[in-house]
Amino acid sequence: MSAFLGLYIHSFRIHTIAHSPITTMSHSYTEENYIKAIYKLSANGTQEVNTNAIAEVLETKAASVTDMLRKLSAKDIVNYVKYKGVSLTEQGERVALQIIRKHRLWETFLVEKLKFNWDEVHEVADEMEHISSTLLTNRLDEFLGFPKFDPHGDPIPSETGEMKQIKQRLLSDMEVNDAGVVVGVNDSQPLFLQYLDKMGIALGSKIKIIDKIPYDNSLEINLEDNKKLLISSEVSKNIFLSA
Amino acid sequence: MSAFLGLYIHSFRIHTIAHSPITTMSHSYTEENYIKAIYKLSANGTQEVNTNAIAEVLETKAASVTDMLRKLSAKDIVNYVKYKGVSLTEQGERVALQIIRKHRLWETFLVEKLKFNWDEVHEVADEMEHISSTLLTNRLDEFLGFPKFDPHGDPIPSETGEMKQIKQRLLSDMEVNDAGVVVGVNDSQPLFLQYLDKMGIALGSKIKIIDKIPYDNSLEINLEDNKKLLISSEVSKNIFLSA
DNA sequence: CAGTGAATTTAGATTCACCTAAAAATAAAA
DNA sequence: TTTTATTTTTAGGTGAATCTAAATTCACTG
Repeated sequence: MSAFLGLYIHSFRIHTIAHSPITTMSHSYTEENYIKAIYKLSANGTQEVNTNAIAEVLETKAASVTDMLRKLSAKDIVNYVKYKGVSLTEQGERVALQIIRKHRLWETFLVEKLKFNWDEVHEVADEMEHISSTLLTNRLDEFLGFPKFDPHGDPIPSETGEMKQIKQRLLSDMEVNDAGVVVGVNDSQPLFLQYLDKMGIALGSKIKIIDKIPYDNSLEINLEDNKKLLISSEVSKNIFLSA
Repeated sequence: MSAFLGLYIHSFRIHTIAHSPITTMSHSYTEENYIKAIYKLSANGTQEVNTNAIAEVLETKAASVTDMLRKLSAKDIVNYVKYKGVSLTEQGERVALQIIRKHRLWETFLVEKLKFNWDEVHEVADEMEHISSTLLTNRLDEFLGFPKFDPHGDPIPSETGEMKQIKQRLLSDMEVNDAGVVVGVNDSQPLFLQYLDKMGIALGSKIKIIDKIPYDNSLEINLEDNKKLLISSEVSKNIFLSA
């Protein structure tokens, strides 16, 4: 209100600067899930995200997605052009990063403090990520010692949305005699993580590629204790090693 | 199942035994809030809870409450007779105790681990109490060392719904020269708790009644360091001392 | 015990997130 | 470039939780 005054008193001009709105709008549980889904789908591949893809990950129908995209568009969370797909706006991306921050901090809490296994945390964190208090989020972050990566090796966004990005490459992209340390997984489904547990592969495991079978692209690898393992192509596409 | 076989096998009768359902039905966020509200309202005063009271604590309208009571009645969570009020069924009480268990464990976590003040935890815990995982709840309980009381002195129900009940009486019911230790508060509103903070009254504080002013029932008390305080009747009705 | 006032319930709408089925737009193939 | 297939959107409707306004029941008081 009073900010406009200055506009007309030319020597006492007060400049109203356009800034990101302080009114951090809150979003419904459902909206947050859509925002997260769109973020994740646009993370790999920078193009627009299409309706069916969102419907699939959220286990809903395309028509429902269209409804929500209209709504999120009106709230300036997504850039939405009919039939052309969506992308997050800057504001939308900020919101997404906060949700992911909470998700990954809670996952870290569950594993580090409550002794959950890394395959047990995803579902629970999917609920916890919607707890709204930012004081809580920041205190949790502090309590955990400001971790930079979650139990699956995924980076945890800071309060301002920044993430440590580490150089990593897929095990499937490596050559014979290459070696590295497991720093992340590309799939957090319980069945995959349980398989890794059984094989003795965890974050921090040292791996060396012994042989590559051209027929099916499976790999023969060595773990630190010289344990030899055969890894299918499918599996090797979901393990990140330090570059 | 198989244990029952022998009982009826000789006549070939298969007897369906009514037992508490193993299918622990899940309840919506909203339903849980109603269940908690009814529990709290029936805790003080064992009579039936009336519609308007529920509407008031949930900040909703009586008509909405009626709708929900019908629904909860159909689910056998409440005993509801039109125009006569409600009470929780046994099953409803079990559900209520699990919600309260989660609420109080989270409050304890926030204060003990995340350095929240006791006046900051209620609202956050109101969100966290709806996280469904019982594994989480039990691991949290363990992590906190199986606490029996929350930061306001309220008892935390065990996994089976049992609570330690300690003998306590209201400060307002005590006489001159009586003394005791603060073991709980009857009101967890931030403003009240902040007032206690300012006065230096916390759980564990030793209090002795020095004088009682008949005119307004206010009290003159001594804290452990011989600090004298004047406490209004209103305030003294919300502080529990060990009996 | 009838009559009034308060509490409660019903009736009818609204909003959110979802659905199915049909129409429209886009993309791929002939 | 038509035709066909796929994707996406519209249209219309459902259930959950809410609301307002009107009707009903209860409880008290004269």
